[in-house]
Amino acid sequence: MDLSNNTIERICKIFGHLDALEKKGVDFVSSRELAEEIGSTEHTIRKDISLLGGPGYTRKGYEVRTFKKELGAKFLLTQKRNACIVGLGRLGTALLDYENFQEDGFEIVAGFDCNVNKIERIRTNIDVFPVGRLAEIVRARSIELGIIAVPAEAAQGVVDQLTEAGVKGVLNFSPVKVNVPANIVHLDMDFTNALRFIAARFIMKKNNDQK
Amino acid sequence: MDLSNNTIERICKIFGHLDALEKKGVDFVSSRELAEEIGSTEHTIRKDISLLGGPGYTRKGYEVRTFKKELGAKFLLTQKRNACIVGLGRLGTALLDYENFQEDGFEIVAGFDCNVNKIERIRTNIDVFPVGRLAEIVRARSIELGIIAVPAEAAQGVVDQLTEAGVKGVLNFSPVKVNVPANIVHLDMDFTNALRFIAARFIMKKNNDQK
DNA sequence: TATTATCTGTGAATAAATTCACTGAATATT
DNA sequence: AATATTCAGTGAATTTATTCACAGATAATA
Repeated sequence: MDLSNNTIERICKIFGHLDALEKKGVDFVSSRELAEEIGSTEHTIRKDISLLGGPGYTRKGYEVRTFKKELGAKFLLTQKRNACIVGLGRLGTALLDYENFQEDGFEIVAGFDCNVNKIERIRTNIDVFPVGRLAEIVRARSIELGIIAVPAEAAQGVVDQLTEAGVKGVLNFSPVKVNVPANIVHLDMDFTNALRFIAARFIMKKNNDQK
Repeated sequence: MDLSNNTIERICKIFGHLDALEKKGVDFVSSRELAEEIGSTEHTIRKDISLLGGPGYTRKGYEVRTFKKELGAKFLLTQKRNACIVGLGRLGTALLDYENFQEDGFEIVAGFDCNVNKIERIRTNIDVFPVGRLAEIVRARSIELGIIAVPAEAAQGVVDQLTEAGVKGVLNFSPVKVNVPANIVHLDMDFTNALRFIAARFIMKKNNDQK
């Protein structure tokens, strides 16, 4: 099985939506409804699902609970995963307390910062440590995911430490490109770039509309 | 000119990298170097640039300053744009003070929250208002971009108010899909989904490696 | 000054992603 | 019970995106 990134991304969105539907008590959902909800087409959704051997029912669609369970099992999305946050500035501390992670199966089990004074001041239920203890804690607490919220100039060093310590994935909030070993999955969330994308997109749109 | 989202995204990354190079005092950059930096291939980069009529020099590459200027002009990326943040919880207040926006041409000129008491407590240099004054302030301050950091259940309402008030783009940090009119550009930044993507990606990778 | 190396620009080729079109099946309707 | 409708599943067609391959050009080198 060799799914493209696009497909994986859609599957993740579908999973999230199934979760919401389950909580609402909805039993079935069609490819058309899913498509609309995640911003795609019914054809694409059905193709994606067919790659996984999804169990759809004629004239009803997919059974929300079993489908979600199946996706969860296939990608181990239901298994709880430990994550840590490195860099406890404004963004880092906000992420520490981001409630959604918890309820979606990701548990922040540690925070790190290089500033020892800051560590003592932080008020949160999550354990915080000096960055010097990163490798030790990552191993001790089976941390699989590293979330990077340090300033640009420190990002690469943190990534190196995290991957060295054995995390499997990195979510990078710092506004620089980081190098990770090929076997580590990483994703950049660059806010500035997101705003630029939006701005560029609507400039293009305006240009096209004028024609 | 009709650029794909992929191309626009790469162009934005290139713009950011050109900015960094300019600050470092680098004069020329090749498609290969750009590709490496933004995680793409030199062919793709050259194709992207050729769509814009980029001015490359044999054996030297692209002249950093003029290329950046040209991209900026084409997408109005150098023009300062006003943005606002709606929802001043942990994430929202962190974004209020996110220094990178400022230096990259996006200015946060207002923050909004529905909790009046909270508004009075927030310590920041940026003006904060009750959400009831959103439309008024968006118009008065020529706000083009709305950044959404409210809880899931409030997101759609905020989007409606923002688009009604005339913003051109929306950056959505809330973990739900929002509906925007077709002429408005929007981008979702769902943290949970990002972590899921990473997790799913490395599960797939492991499966493939085992085979 | 001749030669070599390196880089852009772009049409063509390839690969990948999406959409179409139709089959089969189950529910709903008359 | 017959018919119409709606939905999944999937190979084929189409569209889109990426990669290749090479011509053209300029700088560096000998």
